[in-house]
Amino acid sequence: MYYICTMQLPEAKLKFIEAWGKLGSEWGINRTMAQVHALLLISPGAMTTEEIMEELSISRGNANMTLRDLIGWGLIEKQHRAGERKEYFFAEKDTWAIARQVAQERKKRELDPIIKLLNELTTVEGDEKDPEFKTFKTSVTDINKLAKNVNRTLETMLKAEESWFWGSIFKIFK
Amino acid sequence: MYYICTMQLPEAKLKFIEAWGKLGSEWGINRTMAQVHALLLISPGAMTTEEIMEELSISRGNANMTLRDLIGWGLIEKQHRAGERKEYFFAEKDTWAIARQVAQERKKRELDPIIKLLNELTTVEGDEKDPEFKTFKTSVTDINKLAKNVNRTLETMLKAEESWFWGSIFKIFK
DNA sequence: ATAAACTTTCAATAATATTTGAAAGTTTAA
DNA sequence: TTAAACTTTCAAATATTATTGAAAGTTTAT
Repeated sequence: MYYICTMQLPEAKLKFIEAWGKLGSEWGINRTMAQVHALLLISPGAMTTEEIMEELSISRGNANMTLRDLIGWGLIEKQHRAGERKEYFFAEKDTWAIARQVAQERKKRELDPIIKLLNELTTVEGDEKDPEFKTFKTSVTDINKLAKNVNRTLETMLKAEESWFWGSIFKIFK
Repeated sequence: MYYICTMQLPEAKLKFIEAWGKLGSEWGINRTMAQVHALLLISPGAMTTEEIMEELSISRGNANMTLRDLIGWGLIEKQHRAGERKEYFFAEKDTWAIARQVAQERKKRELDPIIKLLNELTTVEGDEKDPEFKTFKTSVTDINKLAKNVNRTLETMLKAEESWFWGSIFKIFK
């Protein structure tokens, strides 16, 4: 006699946490940070540092710093419970809000500085006849144009709290 | 007497290469790979391995592997010159094409596999009364939904060779 | 077939990023 | 004020990733 073998919850949780961690590290986000986020995403209640350390087998220091970073990214929040000293952590569960939060942070940390630099670099002066100079200027100007357009698009997207526009593009029906 | 001091080409080139490298490493792309790409982007002509090694002070092995990777990403191409043994490399200079190429590669390498996993994970079976199970299923299903919508959007974007739609969104006028 | 010109490989090394854990710091209740 | 409960810090250790360079491999002209 055979049983159809579907995946069980503990295995599924592990796989999800692992995959989220890998994805994070491929996108320049610390693997542990992504894993802690994944863990809180699939946890019904808020968790203590202790529980997180236990579940992911990480040290206290690591857990603490990672949780602090996640709060800095606006992806998780602290919860205080009356009569308890311990801090509880829980994640924002709305995927659209998560995406927006991440986009906002990376824009601030990376896009804004590079646009500032590109603006500076487009002012470089030189001989218009020099191919070196011409190619440099053209490339930098083009990238600057793209960066600014991405920037504008992100701003629109981030500003629109309830965006029929992006909603219709991404077909997200809450 | 004072001179208004604008940036000169060699300094500007250095800064651009450095910034592009940093940006790359923040997004999970090898810093050297991004720098070689930057160098070819601002070079009017194709360059040999030798010249690239020299300009960026990197080893032969590193240059070779990096160039191979960049070809794999579809960001640069080889050029053969009649009567010469050396290989010359040059970069695609159209920023929109670069963006599309990168999007395509990352979709293939990262989005596609994660969608596959998420599809699997949504089939997990368990007790609908169990909050652990419910939260897991809801979170994974929501993320899957977002991933699929991003996927669909990317496919549309990548398919449209000359897209009035994305063109109008990003306001790119070639 | 040979050798020069060039490219590729990969084990060793170096650089970078992450993690640990014990000590120091902080807060709260009594 | 004290001490227990909890959080934070950071130097050292570990793990990961990138780079080197010499040797092996390949191609082409003669």
